[in-house]
Amino acid sequence: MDMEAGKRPATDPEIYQRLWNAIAERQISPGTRLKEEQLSEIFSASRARIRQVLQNLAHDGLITLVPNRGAFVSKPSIEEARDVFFARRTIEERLVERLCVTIDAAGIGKLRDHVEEERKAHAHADVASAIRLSGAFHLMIAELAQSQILTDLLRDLISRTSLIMAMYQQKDVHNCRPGRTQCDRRLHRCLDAKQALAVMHHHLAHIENQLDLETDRVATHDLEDILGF
Amino acid sequence: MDMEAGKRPATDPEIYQRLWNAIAERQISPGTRLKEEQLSEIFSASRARIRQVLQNLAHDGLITLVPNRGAFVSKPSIEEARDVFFARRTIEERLVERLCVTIDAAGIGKLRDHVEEERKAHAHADVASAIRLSGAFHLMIAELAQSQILTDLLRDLISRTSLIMAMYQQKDVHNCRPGRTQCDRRLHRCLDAKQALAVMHHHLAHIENQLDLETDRVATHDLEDILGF
DNA sequence: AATCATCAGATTGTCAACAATGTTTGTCGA
DNA sequence: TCGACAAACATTGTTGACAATCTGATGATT
Repeated sequence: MDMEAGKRPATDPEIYQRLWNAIAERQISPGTRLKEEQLSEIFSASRARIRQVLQNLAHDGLITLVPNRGAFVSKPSIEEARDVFFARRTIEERLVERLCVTIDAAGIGKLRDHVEEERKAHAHADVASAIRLSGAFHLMIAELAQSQILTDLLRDLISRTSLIMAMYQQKDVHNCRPGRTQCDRRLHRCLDAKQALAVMHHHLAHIENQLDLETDRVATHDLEDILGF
Repeated sequence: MDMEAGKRPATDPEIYQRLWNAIAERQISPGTRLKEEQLSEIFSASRARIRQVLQNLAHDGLITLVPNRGAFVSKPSIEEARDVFFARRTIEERLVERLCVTIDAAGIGKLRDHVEEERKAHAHADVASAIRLSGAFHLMIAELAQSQILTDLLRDLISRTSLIMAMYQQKDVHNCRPGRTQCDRRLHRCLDAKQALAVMHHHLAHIENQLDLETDRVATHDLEDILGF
């Protein structure tokens, strides 16, 4: 099969999403270099479009652009990691606070369904799904809290968190592994503002405390395998 | 003078900053269309680079990119406006909270100097400077609070605030006009966390309440005059 | 053997021409 | 006069080629 270059055009948002997922779900290790031409071939897109997508990813902090050198999956430092969690606490606590006041039955239903889905992923040891769903849960809270801006900001922070965990995680496979404890508690007590807030605070602090601030594991895999169609 | 096209190359960050300032300082009205070729001539840069800069500005929410139509200075809706203030309260209250704990003499000195500068601008009725300095003050708080991420986020939010005020402002020329009251109080009581937090909350709420949620004034001026060298 | 200059290869940065799309203007017919 | 259609124009989107830059290797020199 030598005609692999002309598989499908692949739109810009697709490319972005694909890379975003691959990084956030830790299929690409921090530090990995992303060559424009390489991606250009994988997605059958011109370098210019790849370049634009990389620009966006860089703005989200997922990759780092070094002038004349290229794009690398970001390797957040300890300080940056702590900063990400600080920002997440800031944003998510406020969101939970607001959500507790405004949430309705439909919203609670959605959260419940999601927790159920997450539980299933854990049961099947579906790590990739579990990671994605865990982030999605936090994001859902943001969306239900009706702040487009904070939702967007949080989306980036969650993906960065994923990166951070890829670098500094000690043992847990998943930032919400005790899903039925943390997530459920947060959910069930969602009608009492103060408690929900405290739970969210504790939840994020818990994740942060699990981190191992030492190793710099680097393991580059073949991008074609990960991103290819 | 027909050789106006070859004035100077103008680097990417310069272009970005120039446009950012022009929009944030309200020299360009919301809704104004920014044509690539037009900017390309003004800055003596190729369209490709202009395009990249526009991409970044769009990511910051300062301009809106409509596919196949071009870039327009954003016209935030009432809902978006409220959301911006919600996000600012979220971020800035937390920053002030932290700053109160960590600030040192040098930091206080910086803030004091800045307030003084701001006072001068007001005294000279230097509106452009006043707007810029007011934003810079809030930003300085963020920087002193040592959170790179929240600082970056706040920078965008402040510029968007400027846009919002350009659209919905009733009377005041400036979001911190009673500079010697609000800003100073916030500064002087900076050693007591609870109070400073309350002051910041009140300050932002005050700005938000000054808005006029009705008119959609559109006044497009000549970009060449505003941006030209 | 170690250090530094130089050169080839690879990769990113820039550009200008071309294609696709959207907008306006002008024309025709009712 | 008004509306619909069509052509001309203006603007954005895309591409491939070329220039600038960095990396790593080679080899000369001390």
